[in-house]
Amino acid sequence: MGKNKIKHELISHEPNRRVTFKKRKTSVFRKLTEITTLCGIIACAVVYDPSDSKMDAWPSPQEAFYVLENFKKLPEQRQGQFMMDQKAFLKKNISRLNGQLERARFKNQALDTELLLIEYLEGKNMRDSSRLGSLLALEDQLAEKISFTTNRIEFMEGLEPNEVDAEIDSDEMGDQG
Amino acid sequence: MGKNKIKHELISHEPNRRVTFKKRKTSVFRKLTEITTLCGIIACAVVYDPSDSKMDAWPSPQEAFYVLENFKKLPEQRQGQFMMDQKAFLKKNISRLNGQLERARFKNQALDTELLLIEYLEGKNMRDSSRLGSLLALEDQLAEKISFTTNRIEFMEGLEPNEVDAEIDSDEMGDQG
DNA sequence: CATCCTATGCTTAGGTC
DNA sequence: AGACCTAAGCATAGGAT
Repeated sequence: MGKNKIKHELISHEPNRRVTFKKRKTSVFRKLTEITTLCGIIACAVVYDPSDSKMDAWPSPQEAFYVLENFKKLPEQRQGQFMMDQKAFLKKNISRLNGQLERARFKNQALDTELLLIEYLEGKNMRDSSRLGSLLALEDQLAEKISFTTNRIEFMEGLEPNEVDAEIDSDEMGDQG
Repeated sequence: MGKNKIKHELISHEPNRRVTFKKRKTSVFRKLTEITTLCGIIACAVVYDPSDSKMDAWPSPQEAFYVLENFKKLPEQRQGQFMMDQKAFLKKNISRLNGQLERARFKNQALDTELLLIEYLEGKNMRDSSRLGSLLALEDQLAEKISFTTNRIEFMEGLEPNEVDAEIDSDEMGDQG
């Protein structure tokens, strides 16, 4: 995007990586400021750098927690509705993707795994955050397939669950890296 | 940004607001995908539309919670360090701003309130999320000054606590709306 | 490391189907 | 409503200081 295009993968040169992180974090936070103002919505974000245990949040750590806590306190029905919507959404996309032959296999695997996670959570009552610790094993499994860093792009190019909207729009994104 | 520039305020035309929300949410999520991949960091975000109680999260509701839960589980020392850093950061900026006469008054008020919030949390042990409910009153006070939606820009143009980095860089941002 | 600059190229408001 | 298009406006990788 700058003078040169960079690949969508972990920036190996650490000084550059740090600079890019700082710049992009600022931009993401600015985008959040814009979207909340323009659209009258509430949002929060947390970024965590495992390499030095540094965390940052928007609009502030306190407000980020507040937003998350609020969601957890949504009436059970709302959460259920959300879960149902998510499930229907995922299922719809799973069947849609099933028609896309070989290339869809990877996508389905990802969606199926997320569905599994959701069903697991439904059984365990996700409002009880202490139970989320039990997800560590599943999360680790997920991590191997999806990966949080370098390999995440492979997943995204296939399908980013929360960006299926966009994927439906273009059906060919992920070519920006 | 598109054909026409729009003001940094709530989009009054609701259909446009919905379209913009959908488009920008996708972009924010894509930016998070990029920054996590490029910089090898962990991040999560939640957006909540109060007008129809719709919530969306990245990378997924489950992972968003997971990231937040993980932060809450950081060793006490780390959290304390973070708090100390934040306090030092805020205090430093408060004193810096003190030198900026009249125009700084608004900024200081905002920072002081956030500092107060942080000290309150320190006293109450922020890891106990159930106590966060007690912050509602304080949050409401904050909301009147900072505002979560339309008026947030007024705060941001003065100073966004989590974007003081950026503000220090340019010392004159917020002119994009 | 922090700023500032700027060539590139990504984002997006509005329009059109 | 959603998929596409495009003119403008923004974001940002690298380089300079």
